[in-house]
Amino acid sequence: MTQEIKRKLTRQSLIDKGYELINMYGYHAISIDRIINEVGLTKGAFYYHFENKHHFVEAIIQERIAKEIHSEFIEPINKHGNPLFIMEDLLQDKLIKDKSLAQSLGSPLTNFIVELSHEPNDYDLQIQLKEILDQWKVALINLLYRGIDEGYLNRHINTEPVAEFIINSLEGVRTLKRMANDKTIFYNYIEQFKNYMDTLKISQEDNGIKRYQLVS
Amino acid sequence: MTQEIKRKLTRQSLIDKGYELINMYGYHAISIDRIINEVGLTKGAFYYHFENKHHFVEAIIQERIAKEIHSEFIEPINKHGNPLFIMEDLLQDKLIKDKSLAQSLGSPLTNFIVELSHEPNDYDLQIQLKEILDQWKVALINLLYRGIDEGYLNRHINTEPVAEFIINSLEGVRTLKRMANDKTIFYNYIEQFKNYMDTLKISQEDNGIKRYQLVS
DNA sequence: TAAAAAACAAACCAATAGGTAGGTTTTATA
DNA sequence: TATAAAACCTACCTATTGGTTTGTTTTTTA
Repeated sequence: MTQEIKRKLTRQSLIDKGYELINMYGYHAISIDRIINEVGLTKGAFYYHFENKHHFVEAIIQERIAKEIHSEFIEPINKHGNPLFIMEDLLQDKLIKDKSLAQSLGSPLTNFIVELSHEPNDYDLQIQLKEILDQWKVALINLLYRGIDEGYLNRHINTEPVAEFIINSLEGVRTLKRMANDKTIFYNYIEQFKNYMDTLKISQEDNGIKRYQLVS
Repeated sequence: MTQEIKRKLTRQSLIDKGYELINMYGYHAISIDRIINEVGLTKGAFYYHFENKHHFVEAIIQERIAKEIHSEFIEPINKHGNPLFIMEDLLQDKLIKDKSLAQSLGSPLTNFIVELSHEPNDYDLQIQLKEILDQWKVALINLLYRGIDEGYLNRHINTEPVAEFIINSLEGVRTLKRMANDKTIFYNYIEQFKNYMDTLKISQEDNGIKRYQLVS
């Protein structure tokens, strides 16, 4: 096996196992010994690839968390169409259809934020986690603007607060899902999420087709 | 000083400092040595009051987290009136007016859930944290039912999903606030929260006073 | 094919972790 | 006021922590 491939393979196996364990049990709860044992490597290998534990988790954030948010929550909404349906489909996919084990582990993004965002030690990690959040927010804002342009959404909505509210509620429900075994909380969430999203729809006074009028 | 008071005082100082540090840095990141040093006690005192670290954090959950949720988010909504205004006032109090340091530390409840709810080791802690969440949810459901009875809210709303949605979004925004220094995210949240709560208002067809009719 | 660099393994290290044992001081009881 | 119990301190223990050093194997290069 060529050198470059071998290096990338071992490095990736460490990152994958580290991500899995740290997301499940937490950064301070997982030792390097634990990780290398489960992967079948030694300290020598680990510290050849990573300077220290801090740089290790930094790599996990960049190479797994950031990419997961992109592939799971940013790319799927980078398209045209009714934002209400696009978001609803996304939630159905990620919260209902997905049968993966990860469902009961909450949101990796929130998990890492809670454990790794206390200054001044983790200031750089905090910056990177915030950057991921910001990219997600921008993607949502763009989705909303397209929705306005294409006539699906009310043109008077404040896109940034709306985008933030979507992220807040979604990260919240994924985190609190850890307390419940059943998926009822996800179904309930989607139900209310749709109620909220309906407040963004284009109003009847705006679309110029139908008009409502108060009658006695 | 009487024996009983002395005991309770020491015990409380340990719990208070433990709560402060663990909420800030995390359960596994804070050692017992760190806690006893900051309160000026020794191992002997600590292990006289608590069997081990696990029972210690269990006491913190019961005697600080549970009580804080009660006094800050349950008791304030245990009253009559328009749920929309009651909730809005509460959020203003806790998110905007409150100048305490705790603002940048996220939600203690979520912090403890993320760090202490992975089975099978912490199963009992998970139960207790879920119990706190359930009590909060029940209080919200009761608030909503009163709102229906008193004519403020639509009688067709699903109270449990609504209560869950409120908790989800609130815990979410408090957690993600850790990434931002300014309070804009709180202002934006309250703005959108009100939009959502408006969907719960009594509909015009129900109140029997005003009626809207489609006209050409 | 030999040297050099890369990719690991093995053994080790100081510091810290949670926890224990036994003694000392403080308070309550008789 | 003597005794007992409660409240706390000191010193210590073992296991584990993140990290280092040195040696060995593998791959590349000249």
